[in-house]
Amino acid sequence: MTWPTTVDEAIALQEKLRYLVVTTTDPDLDVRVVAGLDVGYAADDRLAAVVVVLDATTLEPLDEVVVHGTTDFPYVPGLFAFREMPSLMTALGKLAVTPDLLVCDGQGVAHPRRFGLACHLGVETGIPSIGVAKSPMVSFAPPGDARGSHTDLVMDDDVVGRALRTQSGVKPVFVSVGHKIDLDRACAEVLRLAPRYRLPETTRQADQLTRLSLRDPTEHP
DNA sequence: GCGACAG
DNA sequence: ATCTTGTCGC
Repeated sequence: MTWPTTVDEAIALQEKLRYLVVTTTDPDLDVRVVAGLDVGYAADDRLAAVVVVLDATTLEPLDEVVVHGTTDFPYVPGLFAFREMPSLMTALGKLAVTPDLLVCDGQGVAHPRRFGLACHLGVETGIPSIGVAKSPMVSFAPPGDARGSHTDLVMDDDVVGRALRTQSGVKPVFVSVGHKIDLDRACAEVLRLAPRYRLPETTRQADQLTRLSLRDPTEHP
């Protein structure tokens, strides 16, 4: 199947690929190198796709890639992966190191068709992936105020993710499995990556670089 | 049927 | 997503 151009084609591809998603963790999975992915948009149709790679233990930066491009696919809730996938895949291809885990800005299986951006990136790359979204696509009960507290995100009687409190006193983030990992492990990794702020360090740094590269195009051609 | 709907 | 600095509060 070629890359979708229309809404119908995009939905068909999600329905087809969703069956490839694996929601269990390889017993040998050792997350030492993590990647954070994000895309920022300028006032026009320009975008900057960023992948930052961090040491999972020290959170020190190991590598970063910026890809400048444009968008063809319109923003449609449930299909926004089709706006960002091409540029993000290009960026991933330019990494000097292969990450053990992809931390994506958006949903994994906590998605209307159980195939959000994190699933798509995971299935396409074969790398374990998780989705960390700033807002949910399903209703949720507020978790307790303590860091680490969480409640289930439920769709059609299935637990598809969690509302996870990464810091007391701040809104929770919405974690779901992308590919080749389980929900418990996904949440544990998010907590490890967010020792100080609401969002994982991967997402924060990728988002920051996104703005910088759009503000000063000369710094990252 | 209508509204809501990751970024 | 983006428009946007300083400021109030824990």
